[in-house]
Amino acid sequence: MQISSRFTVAIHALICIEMFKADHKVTSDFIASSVNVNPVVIRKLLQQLKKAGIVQVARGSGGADTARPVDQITLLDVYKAVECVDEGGLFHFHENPNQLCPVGKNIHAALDGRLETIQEAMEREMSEVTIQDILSDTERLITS
Amino acid sequence: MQISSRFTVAIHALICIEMFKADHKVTSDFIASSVNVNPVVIRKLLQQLKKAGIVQVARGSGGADTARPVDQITLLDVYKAVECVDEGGLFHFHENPNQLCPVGKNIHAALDGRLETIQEAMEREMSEVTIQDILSDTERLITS
DNA sequence: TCTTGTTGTAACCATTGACATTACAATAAG
DNA sequence: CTTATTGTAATGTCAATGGTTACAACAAGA
Repeated sequence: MQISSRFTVAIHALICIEMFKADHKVTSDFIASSVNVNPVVIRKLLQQLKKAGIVQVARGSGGADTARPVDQITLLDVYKAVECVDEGGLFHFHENPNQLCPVGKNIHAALDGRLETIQEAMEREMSEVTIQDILSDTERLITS
Repeated sequence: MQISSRFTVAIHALICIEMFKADHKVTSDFIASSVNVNPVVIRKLLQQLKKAGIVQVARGSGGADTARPVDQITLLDVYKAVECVDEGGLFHFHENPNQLCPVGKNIHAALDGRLETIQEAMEREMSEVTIQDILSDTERLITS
């Protein structure tokens, strides 16, 4: 099982916004054409990013922009915005282990802390990369 | 999107094997009753663990056992055995960014290294926990 | 040899989530 | 009022998960 491509699409969208907002109005159609998906997919994505306070979207007149400087938007922010990590987290625990079995009764408690540590390691790494970092890398690649 | 419960079920199964193999023959039915799933699910899982060299399964006579000491089986071993992480890894990149757009053309290269680093952080953490660790924790919980 | 318990596996089915697509009302600005 | 755009509902397709039944292959004891 993989983390949804919404994550990389969202990053792509943010890079597009930063890269082109000085020149064009960056609409869902514009982003969709760079990512190569249906514009509605981008609109739904922008709604999620908006709810998380990452972007602003201009209804009617059109166009999206970042809601704060991109060196203050981490990959973790984006990840949490687009993955529905409401609860449960990265790992999916089987629901109903047999409580009459000593292992079934205790496996959850024995494993939870470990899984959390693993997830935290991933999230820590995500929180150390900002959209600005990706933007700089992309600019470097474009001009080389 | 979450990592399949096959992962935690596999760990549960291994703990069951270690905990009970001295007393009972640990069959797929036995494990299934502790995990509370269909025995066929366990059998398929054991096949994956067997292919990865983690367990041995006795056809005919019945019963599963670990193929090597559990302090030499890490969570990463189990993860790789049950998740079909053949390729692509943890993240799912959108396939066809627009090559005519400078961002679409370079986003892949700009992002790949970062995503890899994140995945490696997760896998490193997984490789530092063994089934023996979980087993010890479980035993401690049972006797307390 | 026959019986019994078990594994290995194929064949389904239901459910879920991702992603695509169409359609259209709501909106903002010229 | 017109036009471009967003917000969102409705629908469809596809793949993966997880469940279940069924049964042949197999090993070992009676």
